[in-house]
Amino acid sequence: MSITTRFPPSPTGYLHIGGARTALFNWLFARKHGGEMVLRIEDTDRERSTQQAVDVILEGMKWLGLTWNQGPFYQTERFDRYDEVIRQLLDEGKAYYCFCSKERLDQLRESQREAKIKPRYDGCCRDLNRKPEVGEPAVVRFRNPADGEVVFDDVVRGRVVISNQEMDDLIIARTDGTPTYNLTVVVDDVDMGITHVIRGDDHTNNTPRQINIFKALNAPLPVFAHVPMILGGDGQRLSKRHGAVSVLAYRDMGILPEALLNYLVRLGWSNGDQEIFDIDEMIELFDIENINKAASAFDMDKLLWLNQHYIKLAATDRLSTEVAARLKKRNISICPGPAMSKVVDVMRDRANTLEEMAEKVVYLYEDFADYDAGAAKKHLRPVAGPLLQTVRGHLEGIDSWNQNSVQQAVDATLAEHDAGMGKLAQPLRVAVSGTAATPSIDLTLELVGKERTLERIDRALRWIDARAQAA
RNA sequence: GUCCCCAUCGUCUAGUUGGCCUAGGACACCGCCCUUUCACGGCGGCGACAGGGGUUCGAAUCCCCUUGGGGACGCCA
Repeated sequence: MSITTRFPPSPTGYLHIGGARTALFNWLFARKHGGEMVLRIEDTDRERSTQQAVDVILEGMKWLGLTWNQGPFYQTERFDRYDEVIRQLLDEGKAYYCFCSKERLDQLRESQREAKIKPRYDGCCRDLNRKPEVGEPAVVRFRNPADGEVVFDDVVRGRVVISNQEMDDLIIARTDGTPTYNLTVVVDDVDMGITHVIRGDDHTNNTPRQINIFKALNAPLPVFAHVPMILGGDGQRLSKRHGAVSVLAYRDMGILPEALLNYLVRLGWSNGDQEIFDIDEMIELFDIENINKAASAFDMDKLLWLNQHYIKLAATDRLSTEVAARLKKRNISICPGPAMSKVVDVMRDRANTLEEMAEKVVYLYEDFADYDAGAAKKHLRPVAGPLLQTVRGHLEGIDSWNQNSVQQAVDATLAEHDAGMGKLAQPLRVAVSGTAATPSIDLTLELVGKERTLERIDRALRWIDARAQAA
């Protein structure tokens, strides 16, 4: 049997981290078995669905490389089909019109809650057996079996048994005639030949009622796999206050897609002690059989670690393009300045994200406004003046400016002053970069360039003087 | 509140048919080494079977209870 999975986002917001993981699981599973993944936009809630959200979700999927084989299908384009099914259910007595007002329903819920029982529809119109008059508002409810139980074997949770008495008659068509979620998913999963439904844990409770609809439609059941939720670092449901939840926000902060994917696949799933998975390994090793049952917490630190790992592996060209784009976004011209390829190769194991890399590299292309206060205070002291003066002289005489010649100038200076590397490197570093943390000093100076280096040493010398005056 | 589910280091997890577990790995944290700074890398440390009962020669692994956490209960999906 060929396998078909699906990813059905509802376009009411961005593609969030949890959605991305279910998409990944569906994608991996389909890939592994040579099957297909359907992308379906569940936009039946016209009030909240927007085209903009659709665009953002597709953009996120594309960025992650989670391609789909069919779709995107829009549920709003399938209303005729849903109507057909609703009519059929009505004709067969498997659904009925309900005339209860929202007010009555609200009151009912409230009184049930007060009575400390589970809020559910009381079946008021279940046996009314009548059609709405012209213009009379009515919804359509699915006639859920009154007794018995629904049993299904969830691939991750095992056998799930729910009593029909726990379920009420859910609304499948609103007053305005539009269909609701629990009906549309079932109709679509049937029509689209979905064999495996891999989705968030929060849908477990919907599954039995959907199964009843499958049965009412005489349709075969797909295999269900409910994967646990992703929580915030505090164990609470993941939300904005935990930081970024949108996939594109991770892209913007300079996370590599392969790092996010690798991080996500390890949330709730593992292959022994293996931490690093490239896409092909994921496809080969992933299986829905051994997904955890417990929810897992999102850990930014581990994501950052993985991200650095992939930055270290990334092609120089790719990093160059990425970092250059980020500098451009800051209005920083890289034209007079060191070759980006050289810069990123020096920086690749010194940054956790692309954004951080861009930040740390600004001084190579643009003069910095102020010294880092602590660094300047510690290293730009009067004792450093003579060393800086001397090294400036040696540097000025260099014809061929590179790592080696710079190092020679530094060595010569140290010899003359009979001083250790630390005495010169740190002041020099602060002088040319404004900070106390950069790559090795020879490389740093090479990248900063001769002209800027000399200017900045002069600037530091003046700063030291001014400081001495003030004291 | 009602129903359902879950439970190994701070976090992600290994532990699949109970014994090889004085519970392993990774992130984070701490220390040491490397080192001109920052990183990288190497080495080491801290650190968990939620609690209580059973079953068994033997339980992290099976059962029950308690506790804690999550989810569902919409004319949202």
